[in-house]
Amino acid sequence: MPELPEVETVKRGLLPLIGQRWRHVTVRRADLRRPLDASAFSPWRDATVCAVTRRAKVVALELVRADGARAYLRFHLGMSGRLYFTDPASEWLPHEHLELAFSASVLRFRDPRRFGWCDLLPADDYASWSATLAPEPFSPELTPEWAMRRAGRSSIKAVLLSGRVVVGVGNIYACEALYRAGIAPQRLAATLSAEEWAKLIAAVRAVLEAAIAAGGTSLRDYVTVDGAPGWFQVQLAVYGRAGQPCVRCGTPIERIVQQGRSTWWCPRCQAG
DNA sequence: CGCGCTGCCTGGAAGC
DNA sequence: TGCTTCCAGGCAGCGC
Repeated sequence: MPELPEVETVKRGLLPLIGQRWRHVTVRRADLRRPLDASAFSPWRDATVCAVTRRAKVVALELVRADGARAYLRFHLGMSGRLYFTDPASEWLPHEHLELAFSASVLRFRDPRRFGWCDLLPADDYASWSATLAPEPFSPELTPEWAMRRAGRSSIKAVLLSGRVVVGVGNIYACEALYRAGIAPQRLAATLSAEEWAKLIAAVRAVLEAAIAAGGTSLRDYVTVDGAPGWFQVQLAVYGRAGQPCVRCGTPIERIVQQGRSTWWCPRCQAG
């Protein structure tokens, strides 16, 4: 279930593609979360990968063509998507939907639940899409002032998940960040003070930083592009820990449902 | 427009 | 043990 740290880890694993040329795409299954349109790829054959980037939970290869035109090959891993290098001759595994051949590497996309997608966008369209999104967690644009302007009328948990204040925060890190900041998930976002927002923004950054440093969270099926598991799970303080004692105060962690999603929290440490 | 609910999809776990 | 049901997740689309 990739969130930002997992996608960031995948991004770093794809850096060896820089300098390689994209040669070929093989589609085994096109009905992903968004239908895969391989015909959009063909004008970009032999383009060179000049950068690997990430925006929110999307990882992208920046391609530059001989005529100078640029495009972005975007991947969204959904919740079960994986991207890894493989041998050119290796047999197709179940749920492998896509293969991209580069001059020195072969990349495959596997996604049992097919919540992920892949497309190729001209650089202008990529920039327009990126401009519609809220700031990245580590962006200096993410300030308490910005957050208070964008808070809206929902609970703070819903606002974190919605992406209207900051992108890339999914259910796991929303729960963990609220715990670390000592803020109750049911609080209306509009009632948070500048100080509380500052604390929450710092908490979001801290949990994401720790998760990236650990190579991403692994709940069940997340692995890096090299196939190594990312075991950050042991460090989660509240997520999935209903009934277990809070690591700080011993109060049993509670599970509630907000917007149809589970929230885990400590009613004592997050009394605010 | 903003907000919340629903459906997409599959495999693993829990319940009967 | 074998069947059914539920749940996880991001996000688009819909209705209020």
